[in-house]
Amino acid sequence: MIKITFPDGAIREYQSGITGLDIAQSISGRLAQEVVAISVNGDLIDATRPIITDSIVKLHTFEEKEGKHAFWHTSAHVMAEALEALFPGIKFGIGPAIENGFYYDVDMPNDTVLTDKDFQKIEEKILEISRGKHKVIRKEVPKSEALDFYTKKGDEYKVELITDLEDGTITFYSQNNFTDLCRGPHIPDTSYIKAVKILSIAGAYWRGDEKRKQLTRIYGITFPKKKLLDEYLIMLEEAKKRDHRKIGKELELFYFSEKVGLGLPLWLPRGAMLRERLENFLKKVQKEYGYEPVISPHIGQKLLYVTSGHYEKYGKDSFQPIHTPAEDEEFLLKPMNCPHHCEIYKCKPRSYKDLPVRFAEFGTVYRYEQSGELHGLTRVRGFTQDDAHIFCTPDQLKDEFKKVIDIVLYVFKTFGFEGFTTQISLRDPNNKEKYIGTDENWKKAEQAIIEAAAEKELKTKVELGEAAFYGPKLDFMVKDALGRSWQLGTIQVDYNLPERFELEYTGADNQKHRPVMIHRAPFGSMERFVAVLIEHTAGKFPLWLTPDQAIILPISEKFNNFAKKVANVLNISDIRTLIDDRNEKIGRKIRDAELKRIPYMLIVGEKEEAENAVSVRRQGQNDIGGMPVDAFIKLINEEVNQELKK
RNA sequence: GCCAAUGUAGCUCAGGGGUAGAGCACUUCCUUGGUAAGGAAGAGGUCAUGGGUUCAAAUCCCAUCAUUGGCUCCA
Repeated sequence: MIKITFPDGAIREYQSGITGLDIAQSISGRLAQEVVAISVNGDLIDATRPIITDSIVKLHTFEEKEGKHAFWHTSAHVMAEALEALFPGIKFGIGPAIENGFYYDVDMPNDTVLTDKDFQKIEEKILEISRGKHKVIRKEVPKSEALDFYTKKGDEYKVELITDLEDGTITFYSQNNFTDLCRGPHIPDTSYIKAVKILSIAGAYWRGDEKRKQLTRIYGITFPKKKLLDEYLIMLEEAKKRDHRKIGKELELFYFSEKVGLGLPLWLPRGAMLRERLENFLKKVQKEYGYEPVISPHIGQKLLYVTSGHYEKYGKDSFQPIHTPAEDEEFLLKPMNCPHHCEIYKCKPRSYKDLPVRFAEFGTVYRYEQSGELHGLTRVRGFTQDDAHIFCTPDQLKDEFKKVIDIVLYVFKTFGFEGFTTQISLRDPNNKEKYIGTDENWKKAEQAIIEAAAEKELKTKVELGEAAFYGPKLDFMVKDALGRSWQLGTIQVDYNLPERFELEYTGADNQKHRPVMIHRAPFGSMERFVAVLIEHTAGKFPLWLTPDQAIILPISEKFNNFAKKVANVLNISDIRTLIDDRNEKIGRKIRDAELKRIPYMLIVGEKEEAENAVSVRRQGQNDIGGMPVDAFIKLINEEVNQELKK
C-alpha cells in the first residue's frame, strides 16, 4: 500500500500502481470523468500512469491551467492525425498547447497551400477521430529507435528534434493510427474532445529561425463541452468589437493615411484632445514628484547616437541618416530621447546638491519597424513616449526607483488596470556580448531593481536575457477587460549612458563622480496607452478623459435655443458639451449618443425649459431623473474629482 | 522582411466575363415627436494601382501597393 496526500492535506491509502484516474474514481465517478491529468510531487503526468510510491497528488480537470494544457496538447496530436489523413505526406514540426488552444507547425506535401476553406474538413476529421475514443498510449523509446521511426517516415523535422534529445528521455505518445514524439502529459483518451475550432493559419519559421524553411502554423482550440466553445467564440467576437482600430474609427480618434505613410498615425481632433488630457494628467503628477519639463528636437547629429551606442546597435535597422545639402552632414531621426537629455544634463556643472534631476518630455521618436509588424496604434513607426530621465547618485538610485514605481501604480489605479503583472528583465549571463557596460555596473543596477520591487511588494517574474542592451528593466504588463496582456510602463536603470556621455557631478568630497540614470515611461507611449485604454474600456472612457462629456438632446427644434443656452453654461463651467439639434425624434438622438459613448445625455423639452433644468440619462443606464443645471454641474465635478482621487 | 488571406460608395458588406448593388452615414423635403433607429426623394464608385488574356475584365492571370492574421524583430 502507498500513501497519497491530497492538496487539502487529506491522506488516503491505495494499492501501489494505482493511477490518477483510479484515485479520482474512488472519490467520485463524476470527478473521474473530468480528470485529464495529474501532478505527482509537483510533476505533471498522465492520469493513466501508475503511482508506485508515497506521493502528493493533485488531480487536474479542464478547469485548471494544467488540465487545459494536457487537453490542448492531445488536441494538437489529434489534429496532426487528422491532417495526416487529409494530406498524406505532410511533415510535422512542433505542436504545443498555448494559452488559448494549440497549434501545429507543418510542412505541407508538394507545396499544397492550406486555406481557411480547409478548416471545416479538418474540424470534422478531428471530431471523427475523437469520437473513436482512442486511448492515448505512452511509450518510452531508445533514441536509436526514435530516430529510426522518423527516418523511415521521412520526417526530417522530428529527426532533428530527436537528435538534440538525450537518450533515455524520449517518449512517444500514440492514439489510433498516429504516433508523435512528445514529453506529455496527455488526456486518457480522445473522446474528451467534444468541440473543435480551427482558428487561423500563419507562416512560422522552423525553430523560429528566419533563415530556415517557413512552415505552416495551424491554430486551433478544443473544449470538453460544446457550450464552452460557443462561449469562447462569443468572447472572441467581443474582443473584435473592442478592437481599438475599430473604435478609434467609430469615435474619430485617429486615422492612418497611405499618403502620409504606414505606421504614422494622424490624431484627429477628438483623439488629440483626449491625448492632451492624458498628457496634462501626467504632467501634473510629475510636477508633484519634482520633474522638470524639457523639449528636444526631432533629429540629432549622427554623432549623438554614435556616442550613445544606439547607432552601432540599431543603425542598420533604423531610418537612414538625413544629409544636409551643402555640408553633407548626417542627422538621424530621433529614435530615443535619452541622448538629448544627457546633453541637457551636461549644459552646466552639477553638484551632488542638485541631484536628483528629473527631465521629462513627451518626446516623439521614430523607429523603423518592419512593415509586417505594424498594427494599429500599438505598433507604429512614429510615436510619443511619456519619457523622463532621472540623474541621481548611486545612493539615491533605489529611492528614486521606488518613487517611479509609485507613479506607475497611481497611473494604473486611476485607469482601472487592476490585474497588472510586473517583469524584471535581467541580462543573459551566458551571452554578455549582447550588452554594453561593465559587469560591476550591471550587477549594481540589477540589484537595485530587485530590491526596489521587493520593497514595493510587487509580485515579479524574473526573465533572463530580456534586458535592454544598456541596462536591466522593470516592465509593467496590464490585462485588459478580456484578460489579454499588454506591456505598458517601463522603468530602466542605466549606468552606461552616463559613462558614454561622460556625465559628472561634484560630490561632497569635491571629487567628480558619475551619476546613474533611470529611464522611465509610465504609459510607455501615448499611442499604445490610448490603444490599450480603448480596448480596456471599450471606448467608454472615464468622465474626466472622454472627448465629449455631455450632449444636450432637445425634444424638438422648438427647444434648440434653450439647449444652446444650457450648452453655453456647461461649456463655460468646463464641461465638454455638444448639442444634437438635428430634426430627429428623441429616441433617435438617444440611440446615436449611446453609440458615441457620450457619458451624459441631457434631454430638454417644455418642462425643463420652464424649470431651467435638464433631464439626465447616463450612458448605458436609463433615465436618472431631472435636476437643475447647477446641480448637474456639481454632479459632473464630483464624479471627475472621485475619478482622479489618489 | 517572410507566409497566407483580403482590397467594391464615407462606414459595414453582397455580387461577379456583357446597364455597379444593399444597409447605415450624407443632402433636400415632409414631420415637431418625451428616453436606443419617423417618412419620402436625391446625391455618391476608374470595383486598390499597373500590366496581360478576351470581341468584351470590377470579375480570369501576373506584378505592385495597402490592410488583416501569424513568424522574425522591438532602443
